[in-house]
Amino acid sequence: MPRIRHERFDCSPGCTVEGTLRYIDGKWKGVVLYHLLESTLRFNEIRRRIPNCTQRMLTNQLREMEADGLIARKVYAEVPPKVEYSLTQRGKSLEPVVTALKAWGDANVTIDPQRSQAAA
Amino acid sequence: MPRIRHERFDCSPGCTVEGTLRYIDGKWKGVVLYHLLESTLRFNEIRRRIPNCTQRMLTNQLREMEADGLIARKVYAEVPPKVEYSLTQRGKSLEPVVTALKAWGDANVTIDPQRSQAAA
DNA sequence: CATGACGGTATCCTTTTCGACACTATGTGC
DNA sequence: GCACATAGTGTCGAAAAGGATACCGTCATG
Repeated sequence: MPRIRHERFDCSPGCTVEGTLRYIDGKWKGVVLYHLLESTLRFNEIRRRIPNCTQRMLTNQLREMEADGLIARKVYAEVPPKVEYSLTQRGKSLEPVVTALKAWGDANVTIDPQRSQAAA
Repeated sequence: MPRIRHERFDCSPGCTVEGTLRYIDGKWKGVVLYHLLESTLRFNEIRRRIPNCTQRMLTNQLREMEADGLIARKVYAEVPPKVEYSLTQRGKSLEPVVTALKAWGDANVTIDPQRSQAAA
């Protein structure tokens, strides 16, 4: 069971920073959010965009985000199953946050392929 | 030992979102960052601002952030020990991110004191 | 008949996180 | 002599996160 994160926002008063963090934290949520900001996607479309994320993890993250009201899950009762994920209004409202994260990352985070390979 | 987080940024190409997340993730980093944006603080000053964070955790988080080049640690060789923490340039550059996180949180995160108490 | 795509579950196991608690050194005040 | 404040460190253990792998049903294709 995914277990809802953010059970305790008991940081100092006024600290909604942590609260927000709890929503977008979780190994792959940032990326998922980022991709869904661009377009609605099917399960395996997301999967292909994040090759290092296992199926189980992706399901978990999506479920948590759904529970948090960030994304909407639409199931088509077709015979090759079809499920589409999209952002809710609430999810879309995270855009400035994701944008800020990406902007800082682009400027400050060095993605070193060598190191990534070495670590793997 | 704190163990450096962000060892693998191996998400999909262009995803520096996750990369940034790895820097500000970690239970109390958001709050610490937030408080240090306001002013330089001593160890116990931070501690008093985040009562729910244990001493050990705070030390760990501060150490990680220092290793990440986000904060500077200045030790005064006085006899009641005195250590001041402040943001580096890199740390300060996170301000838009923290601001975005806080803005979204203020609008979307309900800090329910009842629930916090109950959980505690 | 076997294989693959689809969108998942279930189970197992390892790693990481984090909280509790005790302990350190030094100097000051009582 | 004792407690207190400062800024930590060390150890322990529970819980959570996350990775690996196998499995499900259905339909189409080869």
